[in-house]
Amino acid sequence: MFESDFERNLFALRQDKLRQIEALGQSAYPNSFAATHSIPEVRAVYDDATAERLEGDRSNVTVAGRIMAIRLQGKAGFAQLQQNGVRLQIYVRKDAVGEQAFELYKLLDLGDHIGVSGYLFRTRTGELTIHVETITFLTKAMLALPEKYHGLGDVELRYRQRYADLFMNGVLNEGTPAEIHVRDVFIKRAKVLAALRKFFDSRGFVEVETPMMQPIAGGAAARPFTTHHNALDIDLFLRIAPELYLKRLVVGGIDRVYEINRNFRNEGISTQHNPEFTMLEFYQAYTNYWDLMDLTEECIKFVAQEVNGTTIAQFHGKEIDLGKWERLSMREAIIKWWWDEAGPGPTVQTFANSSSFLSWLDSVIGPVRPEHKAFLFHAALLAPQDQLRRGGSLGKAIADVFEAVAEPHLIQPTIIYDFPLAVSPLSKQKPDEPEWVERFEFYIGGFELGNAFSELNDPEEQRKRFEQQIAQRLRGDDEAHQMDEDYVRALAYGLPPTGGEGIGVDRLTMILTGASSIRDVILFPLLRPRKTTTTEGEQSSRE
RNA sequence: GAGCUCGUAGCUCAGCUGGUAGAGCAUCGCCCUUUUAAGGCGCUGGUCCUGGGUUCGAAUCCCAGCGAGCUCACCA
Repeated sequence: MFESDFERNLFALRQDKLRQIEALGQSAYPNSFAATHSIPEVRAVYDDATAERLEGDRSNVTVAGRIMAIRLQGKAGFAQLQQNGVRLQIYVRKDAVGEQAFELYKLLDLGDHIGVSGYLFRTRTGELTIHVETITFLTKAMLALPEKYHGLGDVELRYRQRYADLFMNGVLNEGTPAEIHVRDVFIKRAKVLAALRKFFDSRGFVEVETPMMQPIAGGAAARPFTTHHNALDIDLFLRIAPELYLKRLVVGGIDRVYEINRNFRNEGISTQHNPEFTMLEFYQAYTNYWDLMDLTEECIKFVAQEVNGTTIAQFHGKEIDLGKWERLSMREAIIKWWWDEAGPGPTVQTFANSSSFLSWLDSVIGPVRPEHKAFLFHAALLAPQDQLRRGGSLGKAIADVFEAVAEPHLIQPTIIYDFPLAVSPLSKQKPDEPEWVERFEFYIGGFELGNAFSELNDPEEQRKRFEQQIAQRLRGDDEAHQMDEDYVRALAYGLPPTGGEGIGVDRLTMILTGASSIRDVILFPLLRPRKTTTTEGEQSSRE
C-alpha cells in the first residue's frame, strides 16, 4: 500500500490527527450525513445569484464534499469542496464557527471529506462561497493527493489507480491538458449505453444475457481464454462473441433481440484493443443487410445526438460528421482509395478470379524497389500476393488488400459491403455471386466499429462451413471456428431470414469522446500487474 | 511478438558534453480574518526503475532485465 517511508509516516501522522479530531467530539468515520443540496445542485441554482440577492435572502445550504484546495490564513480560511466533479468554495472564520470547529478546520487535509452548513455569499472577487457555520468531519484522506495544479499526469498511474485519476482529473482546471477529463469520458460512456438501450428498446428489441462461459467459443475468429469448472470438471471458454446464442434465441421466436456485454479475446493489446471489450450485438428477423445499413446509420446518429447533442465529433484533430455516411462495396473501396503513384489500380474485372487478381498484384509490386516511395505501401501487399501464389483463397487476399489500401482512409462514417465468402463463415451468400456474401462493416475514424450480415440459416451449408473451418484449424489456424453441433441443430428447426450486427461499444465511445486510446474509455484496462517488493507487514495486511 | 521513446522526492518536473542531486506542489513548524496555482519564514523528504559493465568517479556512457507509452503485427 505505501510507496515510501514518506507515505508510511504521513499515514501515522494522519492517524494522530484522527485521534485529535475525535477528541474534539467528532466521529472518525461517521456513518452518514444529511445534505440539503449536492454541490452541483448548489452551483446550478445559485451560480447566477447576485451578491445583493444572496445577502438579502440568506440562502442556507448543507453540503458534503472532498477538500481539493485549502488555504488557512490565521483565524480564517478558504477551502474548495468537490462533489461529482464540481467544486464549491467554503469560507471558515473562527468567530463564526467557534473555537472547537476552528480547531477541527486546522486539522483538515487535502483529500478529506467534510460536510458543512452555512449561508451563501460572494467574495470580493465574486466567487460563490458558503459562509460556514458548522463543520462535520466525514472521512480522512490518509495519503497525500497528487499535485494539485497539474493533477495526476503519469498515464500508467492514471490507469492503475483510476480512483485517484477520477477525483484529481475529474474537474478541468485551467492548465490541465485537454485530453484529461476522465470523469466526463465515463459519464459519456454511461450515456452511450443508455442511448443504445433506448434505441433498441423503442424498436421492440428484447435485451438478453447469454452465457459468457461457453463450452465452445464460437461466433468470431479469435483465440479464447480458457477456464475450468471444478464441480463439473470441465474446461470452459470465456466467450469471444454471443452470436451463436443470440441466433438460437431468434430460432426460439425472440424476433428482435440484443445483448450488451463483454467479449474476451486472447490477443494483443493496443490503442484499439483490450482483451475484454464491450460489444453490442443485435438480431432482427425478416431483415437483411441492406435494412441493417439503414438501422446502423440511424442508431449512430441517435446515440451521437443523445450523448453530445450533435452528430459532429472531433477525433484526432479531424471533424467527423456522424450524420453523413458513405457506402462502398469492398471492391469499390479498393478502386477508390488505390494510391495512383503506386501503379495502375485494379478494375472491376481484376477481382473476378485468382489469376486476374494475382497478375494485377504482380504487375504493381514487380517493379518496386526499397528506394521507391511506394515501397511501404507495396510491402503491405506482399502477404496477399504470397498467399495467392501458394494457391490461397482469392477472398482472403482481396480482404487483405482492402485493409491495406482503403481502411486507413475511412475516417468519415463509411459502410463497406459485400465481403468475400472465404472470410465470412456465418454470412449468407449473395444470390448472384456465390463467392461473395451479404455482409458489411462500418468504419469511423480509420478503424472498424461494427460488423453485420444477413445470417446464414441453411443448416447444411452451415455444417459445411464449420467443416471447412475445422480443416483450417487442422492446418494450424487456431482462430478458426469449432464445430457447434447444437447450433446446427437449432438452425435445423428454422432460423427465419435474419440480419445481425455487432458494434464495438468501447470504440464508439472513443469516437464520441475523442479518446485516442481504448484504455481511456475503459475504467480499469488490463495492464501487467506491477511487481512490488513488499515488506512482511504489508504482505500480511493484504491477505 | 518486433521497433522507437520514456522511467530522478508522494505528485509535476529540471539536472548540458560523466565530478557524487535540485525546484514547485504536498508534508511538518511558525505568521496571516475575503483567499483562489494565496503569500511570507523555516524544516523535512531520494537504493536517480533493477542488475551488471566502462571509469579515479555514473542519475548522466554501454549491456541485460522490469514496467509503461507510441507505432507495427493479430483482431473488433
